[in-house]
Amino acid sequence: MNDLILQFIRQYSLGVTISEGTIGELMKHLSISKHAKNHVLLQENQRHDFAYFVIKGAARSYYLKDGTEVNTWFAFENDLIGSLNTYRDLPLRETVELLEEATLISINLKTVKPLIHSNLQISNFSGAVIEEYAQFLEDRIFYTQFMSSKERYELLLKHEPMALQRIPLTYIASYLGISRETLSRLRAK
Amino acid sequence: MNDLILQFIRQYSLGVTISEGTIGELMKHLSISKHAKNHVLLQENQRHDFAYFVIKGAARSYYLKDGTEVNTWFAFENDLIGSLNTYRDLPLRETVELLEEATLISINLKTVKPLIHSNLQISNFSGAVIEEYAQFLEDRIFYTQFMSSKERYELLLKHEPMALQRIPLTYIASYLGISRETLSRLRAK
DNA sequence: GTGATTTTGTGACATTTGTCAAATGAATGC
DNA sequence: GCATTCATTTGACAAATGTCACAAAATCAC
Repeated sequence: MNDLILQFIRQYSLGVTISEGTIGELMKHLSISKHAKNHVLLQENQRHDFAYFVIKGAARSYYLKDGTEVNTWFAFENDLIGSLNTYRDLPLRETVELLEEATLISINLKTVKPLIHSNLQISNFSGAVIEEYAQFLEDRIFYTQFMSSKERYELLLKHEPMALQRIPLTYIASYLGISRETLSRLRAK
Repeated sequence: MNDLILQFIRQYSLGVTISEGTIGELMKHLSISKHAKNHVLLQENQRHDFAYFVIKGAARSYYLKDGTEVNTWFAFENDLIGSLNTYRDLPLRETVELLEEATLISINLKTVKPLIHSNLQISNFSGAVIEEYAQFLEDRIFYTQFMSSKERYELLLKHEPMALQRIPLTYIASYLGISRETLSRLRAK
């Protein structure tokens, strides 16, 4: 159990020095939890204290646009689940829901945040996580503006083949920004 | 001149404590420069040492997709110009070009970066800047996935009316992800 | 296994948007 | 001021995508 937490910290502390003492300090704010399929982890328009790291399972994030869901991302093993708005203690724009039974590490941002401002190592660690997140967002924008929906589908196929096994095509179509039917026709080729 | 630099630091250090000493430290890595219209500030596929803060002027960023330019953002007064890739010392994906004669504060990321890892205040400051940038990216994704091109045009009209005075419609159309002609027809209504 | 429910695929048609070409309007140089 | 260049608008048509309806396939409950 502690092994999993250590693995998480190491994954996100690339290039940042974190002493044993700081790891012990961080661990006080992390814990492991299990949730059922379809569990709503984060709810639109609400404030939350936690971010999550996926040990096992899958999740999706979606907004509601005129009553229909628009999927914004999917998370699998070793991905972070969270929102900048949680980090900033603001209500969320999106809902995050588990697509499978999941084991997660939960991170209490509310109690961790004061440490960021007082502990250099944790400040650097936090900076590295946000940097990683910004890279994720930048890539996403790049793909969206740069590629056709067909190209984006093929990229998803290549980068995250398991996504297509584990996620209904309806969600993937909305993630790609096209209708279910158009995705179906793209796949037929 | 130092006033401008101080103004920049204050704008980006909201919620972060920065002592006089640290400001002095930071200032060693900032300077003010003037550039002519059409000057290429950052060049695709190259590494750069600097990020910029716009005192006066306008700039655009674009990728090349199959020979045609796809505009990704525009910067005006009090905006930051930079790339995560510069921060990470990687070659850029995009080209940044000045649309008007401009006065900029340049920030030497190469020499500032070591300070981030050793000075808590600068680490927090840097974290705040990246956090701001992540928010900018998240908003952009939200708008792109959530709104039609027409809605995005109206949002731009509302949020940055000056953009439409200062930027050719061809660039704006490509930024919105539609053809010049379609934008022209949207505007006709 | 069987029926019910959900998910995915296909056809027909309407709508939107892109593309190409030409016309109009605005800005610039001499 | 006039010609040249660049930016924007408009029209005609083609291509892509969405929508609606329904069929086929897969999944789930019992």
